[in-house]
Amino acid sequence: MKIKSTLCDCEVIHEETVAEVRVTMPELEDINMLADFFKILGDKTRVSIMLALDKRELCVCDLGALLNMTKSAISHQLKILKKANLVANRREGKVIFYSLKDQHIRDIVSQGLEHIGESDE
Amino acid sequence: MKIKSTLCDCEVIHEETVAEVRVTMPELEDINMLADFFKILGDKTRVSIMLALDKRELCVCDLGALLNMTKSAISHQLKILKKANLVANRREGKVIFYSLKDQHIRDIVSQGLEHIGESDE
DNA sequence: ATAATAGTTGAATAATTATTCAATTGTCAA
DNA sequence: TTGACAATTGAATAATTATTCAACTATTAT
Repeated sequence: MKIKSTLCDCEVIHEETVAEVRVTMPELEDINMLADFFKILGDKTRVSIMLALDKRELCVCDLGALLNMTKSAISHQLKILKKANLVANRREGKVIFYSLKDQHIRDIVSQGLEHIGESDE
Repeated sequence: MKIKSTLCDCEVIHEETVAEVRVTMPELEDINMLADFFKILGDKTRVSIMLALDKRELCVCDLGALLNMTKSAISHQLKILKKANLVANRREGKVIFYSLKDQHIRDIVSQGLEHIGESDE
């Protein structure tokens, strides 16, 4: 008896292959986390912030000047990055400095840069 | 004389730092490509497809069964992945098999998985 | 030819989201 | 305590986009 998928409007062609791949797939929750993680880097403002903070810690105002955006826009994105645990901040008087929290990110971002560098050719 | 950013509603606080970081930033076009690249992985359907194809080449129908989605939905996302040069396909009769195009992606995705694995704790 | 199945496509819908704007908070100096 | 400035916030707007639906193409077998 063929396994029939609820939504896919076809009989499963390569049952065994599908079954084999299925067991290797990460948990659904992990897949969602993975997608959410990439989604955060999938915005030019946020990835710019990450690239900038990769060099130095910067305050909101500096980031605004660097990216030519309002403090508000930057702040909104920083909040998202903070919630995702990608940046940390510290206050020094009126100024709040942001920095990268996870060294891991550097590698992922630079690998991403390598990738687009390759597909440039 | 202070550099005044057009949009950032403040004097630039740490001029020199901003200037230093600015020269290390990638080209704007590259940043956009980088963001677009991550954006593609930043969707649970697409990243699932990538994870699945990382194991084996699969046809549209198989992917639909695996992810419990319609062929149409899968096909739309495959088109995006193909346009981004992340997957290749070959026809065999009525069936079209998709596979990962770039080995590079494996590393990036698995590093992403490591990352979310760490922040789980 | 015709039917059946795999896959694609375009338009429509619904949901998500980045930026703007105005108002507010927090800190420091006068 | 008042003014100035860094930063945050919430609501509104505008743009993007994932999925659905229906119609279509391509290939094979009868």
